[in-house]
Amino acid sequence: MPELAEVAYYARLWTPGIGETVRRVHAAEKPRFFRDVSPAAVREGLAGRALLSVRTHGKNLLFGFSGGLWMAGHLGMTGELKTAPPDHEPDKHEHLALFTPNRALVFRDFRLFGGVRRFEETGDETLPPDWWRALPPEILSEGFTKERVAAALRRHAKTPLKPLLLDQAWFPGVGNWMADEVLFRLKLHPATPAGKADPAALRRVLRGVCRAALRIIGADWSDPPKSWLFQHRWRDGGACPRCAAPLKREVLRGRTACHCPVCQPAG
DNA sequence: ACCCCTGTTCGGCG
DNA sequence: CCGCCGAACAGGGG
Repeated sequence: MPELAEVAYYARLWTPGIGETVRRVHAAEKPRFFRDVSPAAVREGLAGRALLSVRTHGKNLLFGFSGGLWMAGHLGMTGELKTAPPDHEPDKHEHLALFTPNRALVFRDFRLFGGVRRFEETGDETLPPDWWRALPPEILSEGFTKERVAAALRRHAKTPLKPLLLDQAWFPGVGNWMADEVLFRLKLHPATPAGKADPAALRRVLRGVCRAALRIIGADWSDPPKSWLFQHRWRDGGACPRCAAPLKREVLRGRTACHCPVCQPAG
């Protein structure tokens, strides 16, 4: 599920644990979940530390612990964060759980496309690791300028807009449904060459979709209005919320793309 | 049984 | 070397 707003929503679910000390850690022996990190190191590293911060950047998560220890994660396709009572028994898909006196902070992912990606001690509780600070500007940040959008469109002028919007190096946090929503609002076909898009308009619509998604989905997972393509794009037989034409669903670069053939004509 | 999938990475190819 | 693309990853749900 998780794109920008869903990741923000899940991150918020762990914030009640901020300030609480981890007394016990469940870290399953799942090499796919703990890729370049050993579950033993996570178990030993987190025990006795307090969770100090929860951050997101696009679809990335970063948890800060006392003593300047940082753990980064990604939710992949099916990852989720949740909290549970302190006596919680992790199920077989809950590969990581941090137990504080008050609750269990649980990271579940049945498909294992997500997991813990980095685990490192910098010794500085206030400053995230260098690699985190070097991530590209987020869409709602000051650094996400019209010039930057223009550079992306110029650099990949012949690439279809849809797959370009999914490029996390340029558009952190944009996933499949957000990309479809942006193109719908711009009235551009998903296969439109990126070079034909207007950078200012793209930036404005991207920021609008991100802001609204964070406000609506990121807050409490409520549904966006019916006027969004979001409400209609998931299944076959949906109708355009603007003109009622049957929506078209097709596969572009291996990903489902949904658009209105009337509002977003090809060519 | 079969097909689908809101993400990322990797290898092959031009 | 770069960009593009499909396949692979893994497993639950329709």
